[in-house]
Amino acid sequence: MSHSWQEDVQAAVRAGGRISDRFIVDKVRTAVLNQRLPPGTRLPEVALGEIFGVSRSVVRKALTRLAADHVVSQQPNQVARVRAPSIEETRETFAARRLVEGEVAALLAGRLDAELLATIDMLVEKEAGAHARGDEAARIEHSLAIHHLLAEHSPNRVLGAMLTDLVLRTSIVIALYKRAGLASCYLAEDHPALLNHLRAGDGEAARRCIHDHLQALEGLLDLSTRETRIDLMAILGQRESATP
Amino acid sequence: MSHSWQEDVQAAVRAGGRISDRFIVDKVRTAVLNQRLPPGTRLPEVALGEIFGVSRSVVRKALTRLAADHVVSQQPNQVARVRAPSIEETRETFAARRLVEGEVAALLAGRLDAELLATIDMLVEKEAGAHARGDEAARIEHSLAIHHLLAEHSPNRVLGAMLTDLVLRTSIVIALYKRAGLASCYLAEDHPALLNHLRAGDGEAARRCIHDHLQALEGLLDLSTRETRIDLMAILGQRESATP
DNA sequence: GATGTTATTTTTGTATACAATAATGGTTCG
DNA sequence: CGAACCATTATTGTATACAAAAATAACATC
Repeated sequence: MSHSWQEDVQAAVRAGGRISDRFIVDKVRTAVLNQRLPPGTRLPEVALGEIFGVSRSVVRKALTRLAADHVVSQQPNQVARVRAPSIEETRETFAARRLVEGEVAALLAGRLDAELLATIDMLVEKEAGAHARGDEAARIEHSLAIHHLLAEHSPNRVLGAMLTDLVLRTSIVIALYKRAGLASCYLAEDHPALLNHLRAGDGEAARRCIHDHLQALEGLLDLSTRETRIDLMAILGQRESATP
Repeated sequence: MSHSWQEDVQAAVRAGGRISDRFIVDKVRTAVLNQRLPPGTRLPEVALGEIFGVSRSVVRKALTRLAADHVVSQQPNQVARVRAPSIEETRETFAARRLVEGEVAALLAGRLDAELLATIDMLVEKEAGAHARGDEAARIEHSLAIHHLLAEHSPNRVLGAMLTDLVLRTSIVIALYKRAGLASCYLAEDHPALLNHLRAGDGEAARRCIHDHLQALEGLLDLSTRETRIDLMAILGQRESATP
């Protein structure tokens, strides 16, 4: 297993930046998002502490926060692990995000100032550009930035905070359950259309747009056979029939 | 300042129950709900540790959890305090709960098994009885139990967890902003009506019922003059004009 | 060879010690 | 009398030590 992320971190530590729990949370979160830390990965406190050059106290705080963000699972007397959301939870997370982000978009329609509108416009273009040149990492970053902006500027900040959480969780499961052959989860027309509705001030259209966008995104995932694949029966059957 | 809740806790400790962070979280949460710990109350780690007979480590974990539940506020290098949600946040919390609980109720309609339906029925009756005999504490407990049951049995568990959080937060602000003269926030017809819609399987009616119920509940609060009351200008002006 | 048991190691839970920071109070100077 | 400054205290941040629990490995037994 390559441990490139560990090298990254150690380089950052050597560079002199003060390490705090927030730093660790960020690093682990992005590593999970990029699937450099696959689900189930053990995250022992001492190991993380040595990597980041801090003691267990701050690692523990970071892990607690990551657990609150649903990125890792923490059970008493057991090592923390990268969470592996089930397909059921994935569907439920998408449904929750449809509800919340739809409402946020509806509230936001017609209320955006020109500056924010321009920023989103820029991000939409950047996303399209990144997709055009095949830079999937950049495309995801820009797409995330768009939805993050919506969450941050939600007139209802309680809903905004919930949306921030849901965007992260859906991003993780998208990385997890992306259909094998699929190069990208880019839906070309959705973000520009949303922007138009927001600009025009049509809240219900914006809500519908978000709803359909997320529905389409969920449709791009492979949520059919995961449970069967993990099912022991299938593995047992395979062992007897295949492997010459 | 009376410290009756401290005595309660110390009695529980002497009784022999093992103290853990969960215990502290529960105690502080209910104390905040009952307004025995008013907003802004300082919660120093050592003091809590001595009260519960544990060290700062476990107190810290409890405080972190309470902060994640939006019960206390934790800022770096500063003592944790009981949170005082603003009227703006109160409105936003209610709006969020209307959205989420409405959806949960709609999802739940027609899907409840007979046992759960009977339990809710019993709670509705108990709530009415408690109100009739003027036992407000019991009435709140039963009312909370109803909404808690909805959250726990939400077909979408992600939404269910969000609802649990929102029910707690609205309960806190209800205690905080309850109109002075008001003895109770009981709306006699709402819970029975909801139960009927759930039993009949009419999701949209259940959603509307929840929506109106929460709207009415918010209407019972005094969300008008808080900010003006705390406003220094008013106090300054009063000092010059009044006080003979 | 499989299985159940015990020893060892790993890992977390808790308490405590020290350092760093914020809050407090007193003192001096204008 | 008030304001700025400094010393003191209170409180949190971090590291470490030891205890408890879980995971792992070794081993004996059948």
